[in-house]
This record gives sequence, structure tokens and C-alpha cells, in this order.
Amino acid sequence: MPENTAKKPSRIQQRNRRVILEAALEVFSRHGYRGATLDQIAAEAGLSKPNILYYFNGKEDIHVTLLSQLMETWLDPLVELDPEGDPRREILDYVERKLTMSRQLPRESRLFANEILQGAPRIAPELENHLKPLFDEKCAVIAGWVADGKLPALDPQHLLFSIWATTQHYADFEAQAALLLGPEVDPEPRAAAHLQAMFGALLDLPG
Amino acid sequence: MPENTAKKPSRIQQRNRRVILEAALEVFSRHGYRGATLDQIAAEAGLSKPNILYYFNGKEDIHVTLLSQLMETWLDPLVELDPEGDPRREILDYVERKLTMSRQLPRESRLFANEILQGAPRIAPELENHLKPLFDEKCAVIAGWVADGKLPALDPQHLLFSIWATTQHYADFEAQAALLLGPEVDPEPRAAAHLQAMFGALLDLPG
DNA sequence: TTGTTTTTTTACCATTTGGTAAATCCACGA
DNA sequence: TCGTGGATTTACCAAATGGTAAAAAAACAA
Repeated sequence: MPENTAKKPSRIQQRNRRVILEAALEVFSRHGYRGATLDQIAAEAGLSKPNILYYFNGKEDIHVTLLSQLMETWLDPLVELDPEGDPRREILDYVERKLTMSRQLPRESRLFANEILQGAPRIAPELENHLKPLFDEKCAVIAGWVADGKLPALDPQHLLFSIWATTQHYADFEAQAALLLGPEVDPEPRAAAHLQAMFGALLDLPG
Repeated sequence: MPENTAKKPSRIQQRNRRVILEAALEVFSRHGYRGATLDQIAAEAGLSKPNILYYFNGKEDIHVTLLSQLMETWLDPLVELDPEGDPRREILDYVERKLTMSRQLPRESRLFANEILQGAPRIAPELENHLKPLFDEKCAVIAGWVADGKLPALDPQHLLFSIWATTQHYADFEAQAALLLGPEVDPEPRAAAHLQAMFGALLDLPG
């Protein structure tokens, strides 16, 4: 195993760790943690299984590393929600960003969905440390907007849940949407219009 | 294996098949298809593994039987949506029924979520035969309401997707909600209020 | 070029897991 | 109560899977 202790990783190390994580994203997101095998990841990465275990301490290490590394990207749209901006614009833009992310990074969405569905056994600490503070912070921002009369009375926590649920739905349950809408249809444009209308209506409610 | 061909199942058969499917629901919904083992199901059912394979042809047979058997229950709230009823009432009542079902049958919700997340490899035909016709039928009903001016212009397909996503979210991502709201809080009352407000606002939009 | 360190491969291993064969047990009708 | 067929257990097995040891190869510094 590469002695990372205070050593700078070689170019080969950097490249191979990247290749392995990319392959792991593909495999874990399609089959879940338990359903994914090191052999599949190795094949996808174009490396041998022992070689993969030279760069990571085991299957779980790969999985945890992957989740941790993607957490920042995943939370980024919410980070951008600006307390100083126009409340209605900020929230509708957030919906838009989240939907775009679901469309562009469906594997990441399914990776997190899989993990949380199983009870978040390997990522709970990461959620506690990164997601929860951000969630609480942004809920407070939205609650402030409501208190200031800039938004109708609404439940910040459940508003965020609804945004997550509706936007990630298109990545997580893509198989179902493809079956119901037809595989060749791209749901995104109509999904975007629908979600803007729905959340827009909620935000326009008389306070 | 019990010769089911044109024979009536004995009382023992009925009971054990029921016990096995109940155990399988518990295990499959917690760990997904690949993450569940026959040994776990056997332990949960209080039977030996070979005894379980006496009643079912294999792991996949149990899984498919379970999904098929629960499909009807799962679609029931949508079946009840009445074309003759008041459009707004019908849809909001449907949201309520779906949320109640998510709360009362979270294992069923996670079972389906797991399966669809993996691309619905074992349940696709069942979805095609049962979900799709119902989906198309009810979308037509809603589209009719819109055409008659009884509802504002909205997208029936994506409205149903949003209802599914938001209501099932509380069962499927329970681990996350528990982490963010606190494990002792029951999200249901506020979730219900929020969803009624949100979908109510959408349905009240000026046509 | 040579010696040393990093990277990769080869050859394994132990455990888990879905599944089976056959013996045994047991419920129940005649 | 005895026989028969359905129900259950015991004892397995082959394949898959996560992981390791050690040799070989490649990279690199001097």
C-alpha cells in the first residue's frame, strides 16, 4: 500500500486512484454497495484486483472515499443559496441547479440514494458533519425570510425535502420514468417547467 | 417442492409461504436484493434454508413473488382516484393516501425503491403490465380535468412523479430525515401539512 | 549501469452464499 | 395403528468473493 504518510503521491498513484474511483462510481451506483464486486470495479478500471487493493485498504475504503469526495460536489447547489438574494429567486434557482445536477450526475445521485436507502451505514458521520450543519443553516435562512414576510408561511425543512425528492427522482428512478414516458424521451425540459410551476406556486402563496 | 399444479395448498403451505414472504420483505427492504441472503431470510422466518427452498424455487423467485404480490396494494391509492370526483379534492386526497401508505408500509416502499434504483431488472414486466396502464389512464383523467378547465394547466405525468417522489421520500430516505430532524421526531404531521399546502397551491393556480 | 523503491502480477486462501441430495420426521386419512 | 405423502433436517457442494503473500516487473535516482 502506498505510504501516504506525509509523502506526496506519485503521478501514477494520482492517476490510478482517480481511475479506480471513477470505476467504483460506475459500479456502486448501478449495483449498490453489496451488489458491487471488486472484480467488477477492477474490470471497469482496467486494473487487476490485487492492484486495486494496493491503492485502497478494501472495498469499504473505496466506497467511503468515494462518498466523502463527492459530498462537496453534491452539496454545492445548496451552498450557493444566498441569504442576501431575493428569496423567491434563490429558491427557484436552487431547484433548477439541483435538477441540472440530477441530470448531469445521475450516478452520484444513485450512489447517495443507495447508501441512504440502506440506512446510511457507512456515510452517517459524513452526513452529520457536512449535510446537517448546512441543512440547519439554510433552513434558518429560509425561516428568516418567512419571519420577515418575504415568503409565505412554509416549512423550510420539508420544503428542502420536497426539492430533494422531486429533483433526484429523475435520476434515482430513471428506470421507472423511462418505462412510463418512453425511453427516448428526455424528461428534463418538462420536469423543469413543472417543478418551477409547483414551487413557484408554493412561494407565491398569500402570506 | 410442493406440487402446486392444480392442487390446493395445505394449511402448512399457506402459513409458511406467508411467513417466508414476510421475512423476505423485512430483509430485502433493508438490504436490497443482492445484500439480502437466504440465511437471513431463513433466520427471520424461523425456518431452515433448505426448508425455504422447499417452498420457493430460489432467491429470485421469492423476490419476484413478493414484488408481484405487493404491486396491487402499492397501486391501490392511485386506483381510487375517481374521475367523477372533484379534481382538487381527488388529487389532494391521493397525496394524503400515498403519504399514509409511505408511513404505514415503509418496507414496501423501500423494496420498490431498491428494485427501481437498480434499473428494475426483475420487476420491469410487472411494471409494464400493471403500473403503466394505470399511470396512462390516470394521466388521461387529469389531462381531461385540465382540458375542461377544472384544473390549471399542469403536467399530469410530472405531477404524479412529484407526488410519488415527495411522499415516498419519507420512507425511502428515512435515515436522512431522522438524522436531520432528530430520530425521535415523527415527520408525518408536518410533512402532511407541507404537501397539502404545496400541491394545493399548484392546483389553485389561475388557469 | 546499478541499486533501490514503487507498481503489478501470479498464485493462492478462507468465507460466504445459493443451492441440492437424501435421509428423516411427522401429519393424517384409511 | 399403520402406511403414505408432504414437510423438515442433515450434510453437503460449487461458485463467487474479499483479501493476502510473495515474486516479478517497471520506474527511477545516483
